[in-house]
Amino acid sequence: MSEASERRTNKRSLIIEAAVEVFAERGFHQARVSDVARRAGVADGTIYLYFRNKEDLLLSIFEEKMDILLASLGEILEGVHDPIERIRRFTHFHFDQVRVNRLAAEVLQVELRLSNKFMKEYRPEKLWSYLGVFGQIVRDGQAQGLFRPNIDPFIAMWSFFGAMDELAMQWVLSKKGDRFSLDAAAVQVAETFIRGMLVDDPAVKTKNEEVS
Amino acid sequence: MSEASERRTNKRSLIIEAAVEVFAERGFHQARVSDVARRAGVADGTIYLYFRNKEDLLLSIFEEKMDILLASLGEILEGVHDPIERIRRFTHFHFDQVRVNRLAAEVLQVELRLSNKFMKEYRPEKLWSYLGVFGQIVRDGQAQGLFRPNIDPFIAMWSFFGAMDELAMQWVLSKKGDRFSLDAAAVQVAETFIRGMLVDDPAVKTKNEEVS
Amino acid sequence: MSEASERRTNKRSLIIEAAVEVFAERGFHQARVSDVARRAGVADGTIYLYFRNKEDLLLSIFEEKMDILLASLGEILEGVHDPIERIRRFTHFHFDQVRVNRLAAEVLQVELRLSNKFMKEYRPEKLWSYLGVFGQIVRDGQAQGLFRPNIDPFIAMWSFFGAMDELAMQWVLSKKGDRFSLDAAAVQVAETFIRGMLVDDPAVKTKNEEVS
Amino acid sequence: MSEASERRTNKRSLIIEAAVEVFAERGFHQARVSDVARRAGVADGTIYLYFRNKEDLLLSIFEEKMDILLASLGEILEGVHDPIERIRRFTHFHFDQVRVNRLAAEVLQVELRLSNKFMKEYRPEKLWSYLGVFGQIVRDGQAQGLFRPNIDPFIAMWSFFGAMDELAMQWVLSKKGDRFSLDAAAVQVAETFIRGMLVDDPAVKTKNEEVS
DNA sequence: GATGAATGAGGCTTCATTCAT
DNA sequence: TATGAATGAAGCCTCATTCAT
Repeated sequence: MSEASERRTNKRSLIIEAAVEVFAERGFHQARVSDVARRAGVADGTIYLYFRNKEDLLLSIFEEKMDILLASLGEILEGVHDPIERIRRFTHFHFDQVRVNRLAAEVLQVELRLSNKFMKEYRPEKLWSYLGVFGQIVRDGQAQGLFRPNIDPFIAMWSFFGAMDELAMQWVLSKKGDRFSLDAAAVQVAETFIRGMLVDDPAVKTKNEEVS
Repeated sequence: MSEASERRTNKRSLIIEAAVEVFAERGFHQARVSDVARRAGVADGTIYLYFRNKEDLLLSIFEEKMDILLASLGEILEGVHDPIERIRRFTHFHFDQVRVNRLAAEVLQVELRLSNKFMKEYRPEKLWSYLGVFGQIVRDGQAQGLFRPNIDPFIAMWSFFGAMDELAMQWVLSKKGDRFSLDAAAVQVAETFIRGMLVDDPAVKTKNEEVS
Repeated sequence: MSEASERRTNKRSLIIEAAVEVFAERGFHQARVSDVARRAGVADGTIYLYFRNKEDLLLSIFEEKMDILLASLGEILEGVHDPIERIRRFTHFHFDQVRVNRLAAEVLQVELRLSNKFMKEYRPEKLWSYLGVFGQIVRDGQAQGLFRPNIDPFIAMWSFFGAMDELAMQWVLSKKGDRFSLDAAAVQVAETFIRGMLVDDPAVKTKNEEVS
Repeated sequence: MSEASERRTNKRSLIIEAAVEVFAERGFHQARVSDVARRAGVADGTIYLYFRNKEDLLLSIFEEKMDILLASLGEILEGVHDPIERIRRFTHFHFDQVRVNRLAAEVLQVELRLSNKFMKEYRPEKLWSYLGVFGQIVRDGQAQGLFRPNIDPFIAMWSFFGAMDELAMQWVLSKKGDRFSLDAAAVQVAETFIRGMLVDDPAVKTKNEEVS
C-alpha cells in the first residue's frame, strides 16, 4: 500500500471509528457531524472527502463492519462440515462479536435502524450474504436428512437472525448486560433452532453437547 | 351516537389513524406534523390538544394498538391450557394482526424503532406484558415437564419475539409480501420454538399437527 | 379584502420592502435572510411562508415592481397616440421611476443580475410586456409612415431598453448621480431613438420639441 | 518554442481558456474552482499560482479579452476618419467579436455582472478605454458639425454600449441566435445612433449606405 | 375546543483557499 | 513550480411547537 493511499485509508478509518463512538454515545440523530470530526481529529469538511453525507457515514459503518464480520465468519466455519456444529459456531460467533465490538453493535443494532434509508431504501446485501450462510446450512442439513424438509430456509434464516438480533438489542439496551449473558443466549438460540429444525427421528441427536 | 359517528367526531382517533397512515408512508422522521393534521382534517395546533408532541403521538399509536393486541390475545388464549397449543395460537394471532393491520404493523415494526426515546428511554411496558404471556407459557410448560428446564424464559421470550418481528418486518418491507406467506411463517416459527424447547423424551410429541 | 388576507398581504409587502432595502445596501449575495427578517420585523421562518427561498424573494421583487411599473406605464401613455410622443413619455417615465424608486432600481439593475436563475432560466415575461409596449409603438410608427420600415421592432426594443438600462446602471453605480442627470439622459435617449428611426423625409419632424 | 507549444506550457492561458468555458457553462457562482482546474488539466492549487482568487480569475478574463478587443478595435478603425464610418465599423466589429468569441462573450456579458466586486468596486478601465473611443468619435463628429452639439458624449457612449450589450445578451441567451442576426443588429444600431445624433441639416447624409 | 400564522433554534454541507510535500 | 488533501467559516432553511384569536 502506497503512503498516500495508506494515509487515505487511515483517515477514513479514523472517521469511521470516531463515528462509531459518537453515534453510540449520543445516537445518530443527536450526534453532530462536528462531534465526529472533533473526535476523529479532523476538520468538519474532511468527513465529506470520504463520505457523501452523514447518513452515508452511518451506512459505511455497516458496510465496513459487515465486511469484517463476513470474513471472520468464513474463518470460523472453515473446515466445519456438520450443519449442527456450523449453526452452533455461527451463533456463538455472532454473540461474541456483539460483546467484543459493543459500540459497533450498538450503532448497528440501534442507530442504523433510525435511518429511513437503511430500513426502506438501502439493500443490505452484506447482511443477506451473512444470513445466506445460515440459509445454506439449513439446505445442507435438509439434504443430509438432518432437518425437516418442510422447513423454509428463507423463513428459518430471518427468524434465526431476528432472534439473535433482538437478544443483542436487549443486551445492548440493558447497558450493564445484567439480564442474561450472551453465552447463555448463544447456547439457547443455537439449541432451540437446531432442535426446532431436526427431523423427528431421535437417532440423529448423537452429538448434542447441551446439558439437558 | 353511533359508533361510526362517534369516531367521526373523536378527533383523537382521527389523528391516530391519520398518523398511522402518514408515518407508514413517509416514516416517522420524514413525516411532518402538518401532514398528519391535513390527513386528519384538523389544524396543526389541534394535534397538540390531544398529544404532548410528535413523539407522544407515535408512542400513543403504540399504546393504543398494544391495548387492542393485549385484549385480543387474551381472548384468543382463553380456555386454552396446553402450552404447546397456546404457543401455536399466539404465533398465528401475531401474524394475523400483521396482515389485518398492515399499516399499523408497519408503523410498529419500522417506525417505532426510529424513536430514540423509545429505544433508549421509553419503557414499552405493554410490549412486556404481551411477551410476558409467552414467558409464562414457557414457565408453565417447564412446570408440566414439557419444556426443558434449562430454557431461560426471558431469552426464549425475546428470541421468539425477535423471530416474529423480523419476519413481519421482511414481510412488510417486501411490499407485496411475495417472498413467503405469513401463515407459513406462523407455522414454522411455532413448530420450531415448540420443538426447540421440548424435553428430549419423544413421548410428549403426540399432538404435533404439523405435516412433517 | 378580508382581515386575514390583508394581514397576509401586509406581511408579504413588509418583507418585500425590507428585502429591497437590505439587498440594495449589502447586495443580494452578501445579504443574509436573517437581515431581511430583522428589517421586516418578522422571524426568519416567516419569510419562508411567503417565499420559497432567498432567490424567490429576489424574483418576487422583480415581479412586484414590474406589476406596478406596467400599470403606471399604461396610465402615462393613456390618451397619447402619437408614437413620437409615446416614446418620449415612455423614456421619461422609465428614468423617473429609477429616480423615485432608487433602491428598487438598484436591486433590479444590479442585484437581479447576480441571479443565475434570472439571467439563464427565468423568463422575465413582465419585462417582455413592458418592452412590448415600445415594440408596438415602433410598429405603429411604421404603419403611420413615421419610422423606417426596415427597422426591426425586436432589435429596436432591446437596444432601447439596453440604452436606458445601462444609463440607469451607471447612474445607480455612481452613488451620487453626479455624472449626468436622469432628465438629460431621458431627453437624449428619446431624441436619439426617435430621430434614429424616423424616415428620411424631413417633413415629419414638425413636432420636435427638442431645443437643438 | 512554437506558439502552439508555448501555449501548451503556458498554464496561465490554459487556465484562462478553461475558465471561459466553465464560467460560460455553469455561471460564475455555480462554477467551482476545481471544475476550472480539471478542465485546464492542472491541480486546484496551481490556479492560485497565477490568480489571487476566483474573482481575480474572472477579472483577468475580462482584462485579457479587453486587451485583445482594444488592439483589434484600433486596427479596425485605423485610417478611417469619418465619424459616421467609424461608428459603423465600431458597431460591426463589436458584434463580430460577440459571434466569433461566443463563449468569451457570454462570460463577459452574463457572468462578469455576477461579480459584486466588478459591479460595485472594480473600475473597468479597459471598458472605459473601449467606450472612450466611441465618446471621442462623438466629440469629433460634433467638432465637424456632423452631430448635434447638445448630445452629451458620456450619455451617448453608455447608451450605445447598453444597446449593443443588451442585444448581445439577448443573442447569447437565445442559445440558437435565431431571433435576429448579429449583422442586422449591427446595421440597425449603427444607423439608429448615427441618424439619432446627426444635425437636422439633411445635407450631411450623403454616405448613408443603409438600404432604406 | 379549534385554528393556523408565526416563531426561531439549530446543523449539515459547500467550496474557496492553504500549505506541507 | 506543482500538487491535492485538508481546512473551516458561514448561512439557508425546516418544521415542531406556540398562542392570540
